[in-house]
Amino acid sequence: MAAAPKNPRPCSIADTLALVGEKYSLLVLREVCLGNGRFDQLVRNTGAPRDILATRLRRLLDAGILTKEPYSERPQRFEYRPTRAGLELEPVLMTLMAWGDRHLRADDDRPMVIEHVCGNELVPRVTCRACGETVRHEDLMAHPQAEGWTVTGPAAA
Amino acid sequence: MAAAPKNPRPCSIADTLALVGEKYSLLVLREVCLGNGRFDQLVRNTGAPRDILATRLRRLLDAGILTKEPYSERPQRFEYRPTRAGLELEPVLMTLMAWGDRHLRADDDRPMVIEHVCGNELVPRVTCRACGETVRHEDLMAHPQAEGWTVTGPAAA
DNA sequence: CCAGTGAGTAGGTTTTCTGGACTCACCATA
DNA sequence: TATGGTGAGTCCAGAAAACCTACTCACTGG
Repeated sequence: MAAAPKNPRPCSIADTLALVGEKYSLLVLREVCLGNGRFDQLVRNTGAPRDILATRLRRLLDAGILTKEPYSERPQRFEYRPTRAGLELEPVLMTLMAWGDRHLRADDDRPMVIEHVCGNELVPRVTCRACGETVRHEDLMAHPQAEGWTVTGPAAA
Repeated sequence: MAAAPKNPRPCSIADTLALVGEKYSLLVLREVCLGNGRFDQLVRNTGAPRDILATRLRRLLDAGILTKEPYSERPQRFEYRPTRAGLELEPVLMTLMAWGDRHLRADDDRPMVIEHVCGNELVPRVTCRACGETVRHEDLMAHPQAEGWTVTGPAAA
C-alpha cells in the first residue's frame, strides 16, 4: 500500500503558521515591533538560543516579514525591522496577548500595557469590516472553497 | 561562571504561545471550531501524526481550551470541542487567516471564505475597544510593567 | 466469523532544539 | 601594544521532539 497521502486541509492559517509558527518567531516579531531589533537584544528578550535565532531571522527575512538595516558601518552592524507585511502581523500578536492577559494573568499582573492614541488602554477587539460588529463565533459561517473539505458545525459549503 | 540566567521578557504572548504555539495546536483548534472534533477527522484535516495529535489534545484539554464530550456510548467515542476559552482564541485564527489570505494567496485562491451574519464576507479588523478605531502600529505606545524591559521604538515605561 | 472503523499506543529512526564554547571584527583604555 | 569588551554570529555534541509504521482494543455490520 502506498504511504499515507498526507494532504491536510488547504488553509491560510496553516500557511501563515508555516512561516511564523515555529518557536520564537512571533517573539522575534514582537521585539522587532517594539523597536528592539538587534541580535543580542533579541537573544536576551526572547530567550532563543543564538543559533536558532539566526535561522529564524533568515526565515523571516526570506518571507519578507523583516528587513535588515545597517545602523553602523565599520563595524558593520545591522538591525532587524518589520516590513509592512510584518507590521500587518501585529493583530495576531495583539489577540494572543489579549487572550493571555485574560486567561493566564491576574488583572494587576499584566506584563505590558499598550496605550492607544485615543488615550485609553488598548483592548483589542476583532470586528467585521463590513458591518463593524464584534465578531462572535455564533455569527460565522465557514464556506470551504475546495471539494471534500467539509465543516460539520457552523456551515456547509 | 554560572550559566546564563535565561529569563526572557515576561509576556502574555509568550505565555499563550506556550500553550497553543506548538506545531498543529492551532490547526486542531481550527478544526474543532469548525465542528470537526473527532480524532480521525483531526488526523486527516491537520496532517498531524496520530501520536503527536494525542499529546496535543492532552495539552489543550489540560489548558482548558478543549473539552472531550461523548457522542456514543458502546463503543465509547469522544469528540473534542472548544471551551469558552478556546472560542476566545478564534480571533487569533481569524487574524492569521486574514494575513495569509492577503499575503500568501491570490484573491481568487482563498481556501475558505467566512460569512458574517451581516451577510458580507468576514474581513476581520482589530479595533480599539475604547474608541472603536482601527488599530495601527503608529498609534500604539507600549508600557512594560516590569523594570528593565525597555522598548526603544514606540514608547518608554 | 470476518472485515472494517474509531481512537488511540508502542517502538525505532530522523530531525530539531539546546547550551556552551568559539570566532571574527572592531573599539577603548592603559 | 597588549587587554578586555561588545555585537553578531557559527559550530558542535547531547537531549528532546517529531515522524512513520505497525499494533491494539472495542466494538459494529454483514
